Amino acid sequence: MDLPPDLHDWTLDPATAVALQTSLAPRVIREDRFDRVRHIAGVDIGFEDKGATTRAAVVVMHWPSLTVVEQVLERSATRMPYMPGLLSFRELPAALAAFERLETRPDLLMVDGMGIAHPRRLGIAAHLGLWLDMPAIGVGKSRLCGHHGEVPAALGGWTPLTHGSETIGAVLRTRERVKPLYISVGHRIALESALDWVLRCLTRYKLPEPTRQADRLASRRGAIATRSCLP
DNA sequence: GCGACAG
DNA sequence: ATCTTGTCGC
Repeated sequence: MDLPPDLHDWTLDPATAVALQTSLAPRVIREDRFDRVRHIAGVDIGFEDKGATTRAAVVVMHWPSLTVVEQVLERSATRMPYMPGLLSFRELPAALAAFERLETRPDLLMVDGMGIAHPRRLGIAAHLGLWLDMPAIGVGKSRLCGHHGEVPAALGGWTPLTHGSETIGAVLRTRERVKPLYISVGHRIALESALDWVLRCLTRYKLPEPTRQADRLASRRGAIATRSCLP
């Protein structure tokens, strides 16, 4: 992507960040453009020390066995405060550093947070997918914007998430009697396909395996920067 | 002006 | 997100 290569030093002011999102959003591809999936990566970012340290976890899983192939945990100093709508600027630096250490090239990304279900259509999943130029799906646990009706109680049931007259995502029931997930296009994939992949990666938990594993790694207390490959 | 507000 | 113990329930 043709943007400043010094993203790691970005400490943008809100107005600049918003302008950047507005210019990048149109580049997000919302349709399928990949045919073969061998590896799916889950991405999750957490914090420690009251947010002073950011920890990005990337777990690559083999498809369809859903076994862990590689995982990276990146810890770095946090550079931006949390501001609704500007989350990617706070979490991307650590995530990109994690990807630089990743040996496997995933075919699909499942990122915690929103894809285009964002005020300016550029949530962290879309931003990351765009930057890495990889198919990505936004898997959020709560709503950032938009509205929706009741979500079907049956596993797999879903209802559209709309913002004005536009469908920006779907609220999916990934487990009965449990709060639904907010799924949205991240990059290079259609909403319907995104929903299919999330459902295909479901086991017995609310979160699809890639995201669940990344979540587990990112929040594992006491963990230090690590990189490991499993056979 | 009054809420809402990913992680 | 994170700070935190036990506890109710399948």
